[in-house]
Amino acid sequence: MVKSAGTGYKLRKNTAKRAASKAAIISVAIDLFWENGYIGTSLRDIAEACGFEAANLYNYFQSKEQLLYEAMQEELERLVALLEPVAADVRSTPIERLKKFIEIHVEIMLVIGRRYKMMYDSEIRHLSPVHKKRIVALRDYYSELMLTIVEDGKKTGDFAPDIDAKFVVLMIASIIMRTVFWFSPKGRLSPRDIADMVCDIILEGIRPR
Amino acid sequence: MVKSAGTGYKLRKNTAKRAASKAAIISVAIDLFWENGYIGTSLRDIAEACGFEAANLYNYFQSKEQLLYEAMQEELERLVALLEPVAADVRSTPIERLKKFIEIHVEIMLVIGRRYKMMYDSEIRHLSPVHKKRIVALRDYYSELMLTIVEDGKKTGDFAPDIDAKFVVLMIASIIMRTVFWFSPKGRLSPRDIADMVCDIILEGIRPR
Amino acid sequence: MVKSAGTGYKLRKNTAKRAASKAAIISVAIDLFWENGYIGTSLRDIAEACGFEAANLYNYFQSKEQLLYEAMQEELERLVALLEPVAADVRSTPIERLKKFIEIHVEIMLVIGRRYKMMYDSEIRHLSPVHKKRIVALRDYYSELMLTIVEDGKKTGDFAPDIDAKFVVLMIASIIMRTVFWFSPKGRLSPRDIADMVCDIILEGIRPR
Amino acid sequence: MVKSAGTGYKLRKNTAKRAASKAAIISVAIDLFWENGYIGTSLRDIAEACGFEAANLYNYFQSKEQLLYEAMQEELERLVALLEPVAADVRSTPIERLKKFIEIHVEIMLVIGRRYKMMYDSEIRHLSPVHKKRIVALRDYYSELMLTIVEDGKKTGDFAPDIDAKFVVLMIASIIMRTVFWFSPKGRLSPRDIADMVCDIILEGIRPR
DNA sequence: CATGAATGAGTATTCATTCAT
DNA sequence: GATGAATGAATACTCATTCAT
Repeated sequence: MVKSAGTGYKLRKNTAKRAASKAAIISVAIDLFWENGYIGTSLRDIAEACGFEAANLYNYFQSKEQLLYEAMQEELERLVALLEPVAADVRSTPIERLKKFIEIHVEIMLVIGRRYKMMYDSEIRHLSPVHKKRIVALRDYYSELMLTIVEDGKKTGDFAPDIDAKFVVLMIASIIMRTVFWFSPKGRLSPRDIADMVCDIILEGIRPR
Repeated sequence: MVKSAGTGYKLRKNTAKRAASKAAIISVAIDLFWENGYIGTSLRDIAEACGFEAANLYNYFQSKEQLLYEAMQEELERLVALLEPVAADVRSTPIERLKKFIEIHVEIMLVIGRRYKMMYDSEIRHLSPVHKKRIVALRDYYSELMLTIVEDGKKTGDFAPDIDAKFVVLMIASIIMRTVFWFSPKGRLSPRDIADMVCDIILEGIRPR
Repeated sequence: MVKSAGTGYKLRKNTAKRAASKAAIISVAIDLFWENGYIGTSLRDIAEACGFEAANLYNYFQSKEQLLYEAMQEELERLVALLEPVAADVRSTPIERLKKFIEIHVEIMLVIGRRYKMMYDSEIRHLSPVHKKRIVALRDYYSELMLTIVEDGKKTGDFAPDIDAKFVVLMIASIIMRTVFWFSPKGRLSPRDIADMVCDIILEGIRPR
Repeated sequence: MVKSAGTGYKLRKNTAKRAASKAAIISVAIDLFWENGYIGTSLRDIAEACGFEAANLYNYFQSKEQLLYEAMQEELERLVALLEPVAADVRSTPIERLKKFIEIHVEIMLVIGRRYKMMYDSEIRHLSPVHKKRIVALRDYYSELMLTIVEDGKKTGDFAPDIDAKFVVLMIASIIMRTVFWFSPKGRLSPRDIADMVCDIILEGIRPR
């Protein structure tokens, strides 16, 4: 029985099939965590939704916490992967890039998955210190992506030179993250409407005067 | 033979002493709910922090849910009581009123209590339908207070006539509510700084162009 | 967020082994319910008598009530299965059949198991409405079996035509059911003696005059 | 503070008022014990039905068990007091006396109070050894009263000389005690009808042949 | 006589986890 | 890969009882 040095857990072959199974479980888990929270979701709930017994989860994840971690990790990485090119796109103006950035994030938040909410503050406490560090790092990286844009904008003169870039990023992220709480697909506003309004008001609010 | 949970309890007289005890318990509970969430906080935790045994809590509250409800109720009422006069102050301009409103709310959020977070979305699901209704009503009332100001501003021409007042309210509330997650008393920004920056950016963002 | 009690559980396959385990638990439970009553018997008591921990009971039964129900169900069905052919045996006279019926029931009551007591009135209140209905139906069926015999006897002239058959059934059942409270295996009277005396007196009491 | 030697409990003056209060509590308790059983009835239930707080019960009874005991004691004494003269009435024939005895008991059982049920087997286990002894003694005395009649009847030739008098007493008592489970005041049979049928069948069943 | 506060032991039930199969 | 059985710790809640007021 081969054990990986650091953790004491069995190493598994990472076949494609196995990866697919894990992804399916993670997807189910995210939905349930979103709806009922980490503590409010039992492994039995997850297993039942997957169509097997709870014990079987341990064939894929070492613990519930590990499942949470991998779920967060995956989602955040996907988010960051989408936003990274926008932040790095030096051929567009900061205004265009910030618009795009907001658009994509709102879109992800409200359409592709309403699942990111938990990624952030509420459930992070349930992670082990090591995992917590990694997720916070990813989250910070997300902020830095947006920060890049805002600071670029200050340099180019698109945004007022005296604005607090970090705070602006927090503001925008706050607005976007909370959309999941009140957004309704059947409501008056589409994700696009929301993104547009955020851009309108914020870009106007931070442009040079 | 199932007894309906939490209903079979005598109501006790509301003496001053009793009210003080209840308030003390609620205060402790809010802190713990804030830190560990509703489910993450056991009645034993609360009781221990109060210096007595868990069973004694039932001399004051019919159930854990009732405790959550009363805590939310009390805090939200206090918040609304502070903001109501600002919204109603017709002698000041909407700009002044919105500034004041934001200032007070940020202040409450970050100084007086960092406790309002839970009032909002995350823990509401644990309330009984009846209690949920009441808390949501209070929360909506808070939004309406801010909405009054924004709409007044549109009439007076202080704010752009084409802005979506409801959305602006959501934006501002989102920003304020999330401050509790990242604010640090020892940090670079004071609550006042935060309030000022929010006002600057938002008021600039929504003024007539 | 209240989860409906005892419903969210997977049904397990009914292997022979599993059935045996359940039967063993039920047997233990019946003994304890008999001795201390349903409420007076804790799941810990039952588990301890089974040699495992209380939590494990939930691998077999969704709730304590379900355990009570299955216990009652099983025992009553066994009883009815034994009495059914007697009631239906048209080749014997009603007198012979009633004698046989009483004999068998007394025998079951006092020898095979003293466990039927609880089946009847005292613990039925602890069943859920649905389960209660089913158990009462089974119990009523038992009464109907005896009723058949008594009414047959009125037709054949073995029993007085003016007797109240339903009441006679209640009388006989009452006598039999209460034997468990006073019967002692070491006592003066054997189950057979008891059955004989009941038959003597009742058959004499209801014969045509 | 005067303590009674044996028990360590305060002696109370037995004013008329106090006795009335105790009787009222006992009456309430009997009803609740009847409906929900001894364990199923909490002191809070009793206190609430009495209109005061649970703690106050301890001004009248040393414990819940004491309350159960006094309730049983009182009811059984009342029953016995009514039946004693019938058993002792040497001027009537045993047949008349047994009829009367059955009539009175059925009447008490079904009209005056349906409360005697608990006196018997089901709740006796909750008594302390000392109290249990006393209640069983009273209950046995009841049986002896009926026994007297039946044995008198054997001597006078009213009843068959070879019947088992003790068993007959048990039979009759069993029938009467179980009436409370199925009797309905609105039903087809009145208490008087029931008493008459029992007498008819049993007296016929035990008369000399 | 009455009560509110307090408690310790107890209740059914849930849950993450382990392990042999 | 999957599962049923088992567990130990935890949870909200109940209850009889005590005691100071």
